Amino acid sequence: MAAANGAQAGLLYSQPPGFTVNGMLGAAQPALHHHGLRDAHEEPPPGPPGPPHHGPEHPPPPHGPHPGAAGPASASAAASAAQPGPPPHHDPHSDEDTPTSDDLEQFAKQFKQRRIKLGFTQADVGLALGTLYGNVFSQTTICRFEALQLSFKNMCKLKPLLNKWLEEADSSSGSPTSIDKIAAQGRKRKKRTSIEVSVKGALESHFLKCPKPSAQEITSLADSLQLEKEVVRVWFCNRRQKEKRMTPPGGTLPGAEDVYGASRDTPPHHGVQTPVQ
DNA sequence: ATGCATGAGTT
DNA sequence: ACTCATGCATA
Repeated sequence: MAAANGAQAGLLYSQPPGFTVNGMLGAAQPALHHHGLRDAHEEPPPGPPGPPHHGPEHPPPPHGPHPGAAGPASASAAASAAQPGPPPHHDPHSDEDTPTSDDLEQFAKQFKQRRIKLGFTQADVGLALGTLYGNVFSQTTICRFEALQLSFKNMCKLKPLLNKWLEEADSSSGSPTSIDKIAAQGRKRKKRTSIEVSVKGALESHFLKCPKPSAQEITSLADSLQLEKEVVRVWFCNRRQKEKRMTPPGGTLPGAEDVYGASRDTPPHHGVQTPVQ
């Protein structure tokens, strides 16, 4: 993987507040993400054009491509976009409505910056949320939030919590956040099976053809690939979830756009690679 | 940072 | 059996 990040890998658990992560100096942070959000569900913050309609299928997160840049320096800038209208009422103070994809993107970016500036690791934050509000989260989740790798709905759910943490974090006058960690559960987890690249390729192909194979197809597929049926089933589930994330995986580099014919199975995916930490 | 896995809640 | 939110274990 990227050799550049030794930041959290390996040294996971509790890094002393004060470590320096990368060479990110307060100078620049130009990263622009562009994303083509996939599809969300639920009650997406109706974009400008789509008032509260809903049919069987929903137009996802209406997010538009997205803004150019946010001043990285501004610490507390509330992203205020025009709320189309669904929220029938609400006071002008604080954001209690469903954010837009752009809002989330902006918030995530800002959150990450502040977090790093304050010298906290993703794991620290996850723990703090637990000791602070009762919901503990893992490094993984915080990481995914920052990278917008969660579903739209999930992002919306976590944002308030992280936002609160942010407020506390910088203004906290030494809160003795006592760490109460619930003992581990004695649950035996299956060892992570590693799928070979060639096999993954095969799965990918099948996924493109049929993202939702029937039980039988899975069985035969598993058989031909010499994998447990369960492993294959789970692989497809995880694969589908990925399609639903806000930031599509894979990075299409600038300039290298699809010049192939217009006929392809996967049209709207583009993603811009995230600059990672 | 991500891949595979678990579990609760739906459909 | 699927989706969704999460996370252990790993690369």
